[in-house]
Amino acid sequence: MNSSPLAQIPAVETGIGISAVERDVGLGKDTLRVWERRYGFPTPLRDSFGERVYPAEQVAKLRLVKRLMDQGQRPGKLLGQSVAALNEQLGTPATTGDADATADWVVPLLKQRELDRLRGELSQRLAREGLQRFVIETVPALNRRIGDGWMSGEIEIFEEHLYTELIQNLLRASIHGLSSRGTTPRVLLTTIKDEEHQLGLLMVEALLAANGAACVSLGAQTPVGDIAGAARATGAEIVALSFSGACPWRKARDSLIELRAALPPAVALWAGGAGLAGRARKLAGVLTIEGLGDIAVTLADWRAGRTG
Amino acid sequence: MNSSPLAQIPAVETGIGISAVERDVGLGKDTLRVWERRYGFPTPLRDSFGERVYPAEQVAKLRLVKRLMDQGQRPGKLLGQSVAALNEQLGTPATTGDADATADWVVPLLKQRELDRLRGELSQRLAREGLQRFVIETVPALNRRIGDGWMSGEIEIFEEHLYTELIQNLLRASIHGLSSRGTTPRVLLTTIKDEEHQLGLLMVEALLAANGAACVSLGAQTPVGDIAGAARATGAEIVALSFSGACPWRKARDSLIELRAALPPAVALWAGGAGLAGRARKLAGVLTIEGLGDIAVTLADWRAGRTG
DNA sequence: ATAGTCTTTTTGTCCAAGACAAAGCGGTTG
DNA sequence: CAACCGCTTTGTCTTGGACAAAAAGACTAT
Repeated sequence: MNSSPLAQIPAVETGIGISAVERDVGLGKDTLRVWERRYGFPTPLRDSFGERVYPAEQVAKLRLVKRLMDQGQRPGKLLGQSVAALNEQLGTPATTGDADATADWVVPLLKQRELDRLRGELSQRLAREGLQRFVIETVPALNRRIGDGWMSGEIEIFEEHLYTELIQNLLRASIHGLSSRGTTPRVLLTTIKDEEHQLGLLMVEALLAANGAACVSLGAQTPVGDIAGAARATGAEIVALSFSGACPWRKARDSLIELRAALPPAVALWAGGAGLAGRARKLAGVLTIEGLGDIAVTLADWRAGRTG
Repeated sequence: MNSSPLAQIPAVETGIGISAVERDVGLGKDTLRVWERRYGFPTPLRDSFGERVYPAEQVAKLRLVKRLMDQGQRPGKLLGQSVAALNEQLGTPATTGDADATADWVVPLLKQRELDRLRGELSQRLAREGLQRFVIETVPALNRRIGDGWMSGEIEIFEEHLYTELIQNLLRASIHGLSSRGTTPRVLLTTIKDEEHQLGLLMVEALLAANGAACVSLGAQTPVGDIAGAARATGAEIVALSFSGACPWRKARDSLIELRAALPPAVALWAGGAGLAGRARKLAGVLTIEGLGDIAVTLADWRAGRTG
């Protein structure tokens, strides 16, 4: 196919087709075309047959937009802005940590499909740092590194899924290894509106388990109605919900209110995740958790209030 | 969303939308529409807004067609046939083994994402049966079971990928554990025209390694030009190619001829896989391998010819 | 002010018919 | 039998229009 070194160079230099953009960025063909019509971006070139050819810079901007949309923003507001402005919005919210550079090692292992070595390396760090530090520091750093890798185009969506599966397996095994007999309190864990927020849920579960709680996770996307029933069935003393950044606040709030009404007053309701960051501090009967680091403290507080 | 038990029942009973078909069957929306226009199949119903609604039976037939297409057949010939006729074409070629029922256990473990237990179960069987029997009997049975599961709609494409990754990791680890020092002959392994045929390649590598050969795998999709170079660089005595059922015979043949010309006469060229089954027995200088079971024998023959 | 309701905008996905290039098939010829 | 060449098949892209689901914004009442 590419035995002739000259044949494909122009195509590579000018850009990629609409299918490739769909695959690499994760925006549907229909969406890409309708954005072009409505918002005037992207503005792909055309090849000799009139088909769209997206230059690399436009693909990069599309990736930025997609990422901000995954955090709940809307395309109409984003597509008009400059790349610099978009980058700023993306840079501010996070810790902009320096620890991210330390996570560079995942990328080559993932790219070259050295999954066994990757798994080994992760296990080793987990053993060295302990579950709590691993979940609070290392995993978020890795997640950020993977996200950045996707942004720059060096990591494909499929590889991101692979990474997520790996981490999840590791955490599950680790949680499973902790003795859950006689531990207290019993915590029921779940999310309402999916996202691939499953990993976040698992991280919370790991922290709770590491601090001696007995967790029951329902997985993601549990209908609000079922949660109360499950809480009764498992005799949970705390119900904890996680909301991703993509979850619109109104829906989060409504779900929490509905669930609070359905739960017995004696059962505590905890809520956390990027979708609530800062906002709903004062919902009656709902305790908002600001970050992963707060989990251990909140649990200790609960115990103090319970026993005292 | 689905708190009202009545709201969604009609939609579930009549069928699924075009996006769901694309996701579940793996045929693009454009393709589905153009088939309808050209071949008169499928003939989806329309909902109140005029959007296509595919009944379950038509989805099942589409899955059949897709599977036969993956074996190299063309849609124009398939879409006119009855489901019975299609099933017959699909039923004949395989071993129609009874061992498949024994592989039923994978499905629940995969569906419930019990990947750790799945991995454990696979490792255990591998240890019990030995690498050779595991690759020749168990893995093909599992593959068939997974394929059937996809056919019946019980397994999603993503879950199939998950399974494949798992098996591949297991085989890689197993191959890695075999000492490769001083073994002979040196075999260069690869495929030309991708497919997800990577797993097949790995199975061959495992068998060769288990029989004392020193394998170097280039992975899938190596350009024909590079193979000869790699053979020289690694000092390989045998070059082995694998062709999936989807690879058209002409391309396989051309590649083999071209490669045979590029390789030194002293280097043997072996070819196998469903893409060659029965056909090209007498290409000059190319040894056709009929099945996984033949690999050990062929290797022994080579050693006999070499030493004697 | 905060919560609830209604209206308006935004946004993704679907539809239709047409077009063309790349790949494959089949018949013909050496 | 093998290689060539024209015809057919087939997937993907195009345009422009349309609408429903979801979210934002305006407004009112507590």
